Amino acid sequence: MIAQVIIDIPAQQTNRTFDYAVPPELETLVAPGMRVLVPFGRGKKHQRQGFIWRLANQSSFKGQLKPLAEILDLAPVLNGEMLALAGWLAQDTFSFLISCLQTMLPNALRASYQRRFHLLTPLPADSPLTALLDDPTNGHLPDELSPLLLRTLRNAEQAGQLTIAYQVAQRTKVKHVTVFTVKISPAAAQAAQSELRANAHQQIALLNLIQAQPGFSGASAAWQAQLPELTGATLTTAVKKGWLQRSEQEQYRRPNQLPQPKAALPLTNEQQTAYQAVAAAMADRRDQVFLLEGITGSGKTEVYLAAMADALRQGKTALMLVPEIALTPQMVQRVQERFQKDVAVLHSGLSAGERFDEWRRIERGEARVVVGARSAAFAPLQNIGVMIIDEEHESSYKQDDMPRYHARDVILHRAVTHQCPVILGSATPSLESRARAQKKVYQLLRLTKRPQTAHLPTVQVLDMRDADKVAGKPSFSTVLITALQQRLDRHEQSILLLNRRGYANFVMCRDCGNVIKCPNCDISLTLHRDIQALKCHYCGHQEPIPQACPVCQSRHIRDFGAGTQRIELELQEILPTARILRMDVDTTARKGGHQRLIDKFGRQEADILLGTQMIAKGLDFPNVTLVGVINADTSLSLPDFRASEKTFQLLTQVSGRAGRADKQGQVLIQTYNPDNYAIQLASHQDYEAFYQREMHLRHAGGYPPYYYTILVSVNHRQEDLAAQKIYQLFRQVQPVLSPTAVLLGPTPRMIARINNQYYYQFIIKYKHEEKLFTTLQRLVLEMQQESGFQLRIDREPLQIS
DNA sequence: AGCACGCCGACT
DNA sequence: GTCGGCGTGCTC
Repeated sequence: MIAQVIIDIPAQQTNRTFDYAVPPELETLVAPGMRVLVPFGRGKKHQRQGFIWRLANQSSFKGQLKPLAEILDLAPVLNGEMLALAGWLAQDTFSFLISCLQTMLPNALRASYQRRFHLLTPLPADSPLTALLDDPTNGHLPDELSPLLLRTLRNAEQAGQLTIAYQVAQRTKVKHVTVFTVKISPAAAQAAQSELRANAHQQIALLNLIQAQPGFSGASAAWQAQLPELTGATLTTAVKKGWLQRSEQEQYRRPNQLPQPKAALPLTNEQQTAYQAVAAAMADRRDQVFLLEGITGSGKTEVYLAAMADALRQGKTALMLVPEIALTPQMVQRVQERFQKDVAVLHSGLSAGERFDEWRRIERGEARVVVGARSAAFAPLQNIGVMIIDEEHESSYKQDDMPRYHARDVILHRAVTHQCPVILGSATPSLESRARAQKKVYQLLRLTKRPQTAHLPTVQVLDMRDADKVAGKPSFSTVLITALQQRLDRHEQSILLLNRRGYANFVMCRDCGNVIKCPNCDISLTLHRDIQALKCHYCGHQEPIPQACPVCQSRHIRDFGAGTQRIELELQEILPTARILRMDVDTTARKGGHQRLIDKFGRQEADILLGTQMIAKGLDFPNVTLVGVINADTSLSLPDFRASEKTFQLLTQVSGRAGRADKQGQVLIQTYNPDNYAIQLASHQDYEAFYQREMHLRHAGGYPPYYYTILVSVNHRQEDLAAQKIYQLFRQVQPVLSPTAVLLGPTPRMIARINNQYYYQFIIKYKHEEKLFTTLQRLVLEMQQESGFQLRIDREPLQIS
């Protein structure tokens, strides 16, 4: 028997299996999806980790096969569905199998680790493990497992006698807690007590406790629970006097504190209609995709919860993706309230060990509901009844390095396998998804009413070209400052959004708001200080930086943008009494920093929350009655055909943050483009009108969703070789395309040189191309032979740069 | 990544 | 003449 193994070879582009002989004693143990150690390369000592991809009877390899060294798993870590999914993903994203397999697994299974077992029941006296292990109770396993031991362990695991656990050697630090244990007898305590001064109250109380409970032991908090007046210093004294013993004890990972259970809310008519459509698809085992479109506060979450509850009732499981989960603790809490310990949460804030624990709970079927960020799309759930992607338009669902997958595509693919419905939910769906609903590929479900009595906020667009501005502070209109002052007087809170997207990257006229655009692409040009020029990311057009505005001849034309820090200082000068909380990458870099700031603002320890896009998402503060947008324009001028869509989404989202409770909310949007349709329609929260308008422009410009896009890029240390290669690739792709396809480029990439690597690229825009995919896959394979080059193929790149 | 193979300069 | 420089290529 031979095993085809996928091996992880760093820094090398290799996408094939290597055949290994399976030693006879392992033949009954191996299965596809297991991790193995194999000897690889001439280095006899070092073994590499790999995955068994397939088992076969013979090899086509001509040379002498090496044997598998060791198998690392008693049962496959990836089941048949996951292996097939990895194969599809590698093809679909033009990436390597090994990177797909690895992104599916929690880090703990990639890093170095140690195996231990935990006994679930006392071992029977005749257990063969007694003979095979030095001590069958301590959980310790030898570094190398003999096939006999492996087999015995697996039998014991299947008999429910023990479980095998992997402990991550690195990264997960074992937490310790200081424990104080009584060391002296009650009699000795009494003797010690008589020697103390009468006013040593704490020590006397402590000795009383020791006499009353001689076996007492615990952390200082436990002692203090018994003796509220006790301080840490007294415990230290007690240790010094020999009454207590101080020791470090391992602290187990904090079990998730579950919120109080909450019953389902009654559904509104709209919600009921939406839910029933999904439930019907689930009952019929149809892999139907639903686009649930509903403004903030319209109750999409209740529909999700109802659908997930339905899946559980049928003995199935449910998977829900949310963007960057740290940003939406409210969502996690609502799912946990409903489904309690059935929920596993997967997000980036977990340590490798915690993440692995959650993954194991899912794999074993202990957790039947999964909530997680992008990578949770690979959660090893079985028998999935429904999958949900909340805020489906979010760009964080696309991974930016290999494999460049989009979680939405993974979910849609799994839906076919599991024959289950998918709900894509958003207040501002991506144009791609909304267009598919138009074409009846997805079924559109709309929630148009806010169930609670909450009023929509009043939205006002402020024209910054002729607005009164605070002297010396051109970022603030007096209208906005007056509104902020009002909130300070009324002890209400405000949120200020500083739109940093596209910061300082484009050139705009301060007088008329004109942004320099590419003559060919209708996309704003990007400023490159290094070469003193404006460049188009899309077609490569280049022009010098103008001295005066080409529209109004004003000389106040320059790069645009402002940092949060500077804005904070300016605002503090204007409103000296305001307590301002700044939220940006600097203040949230530390783990949990984001949540700390949110909690602080929620406790009303600040009046104004000033931040970038991250404040727009999923936060709900009842006391916030004003939302101000300092500069709505910046994201509008991104060198990207999605600029309007991004701006619309951001403004709609942030506007929804005002006045969600009983108080009337106000939104003020400062802009140099007050007539722009994205800003106007966002101020009316009119997604459908925006969709119609934007689709029109996309159609005229030949952009997605009317075309699919693929970016092909090549890099090499030598510029001429990279350029040569991109033309060579270009010539190979061109002839297989139909006349409806459009090729842009080749051009050097915007930042043509990174790390002494030169990048060249071209873009393919297409509708239906039979041969394109196989051609590109062939190119990926062929490029493996050519060293020095790196080929990158990105489907539907988020930004074209 | 390792490690070997391979084809050009300063040394016993 | 050889020791060794690290560029290039392979690893079942």
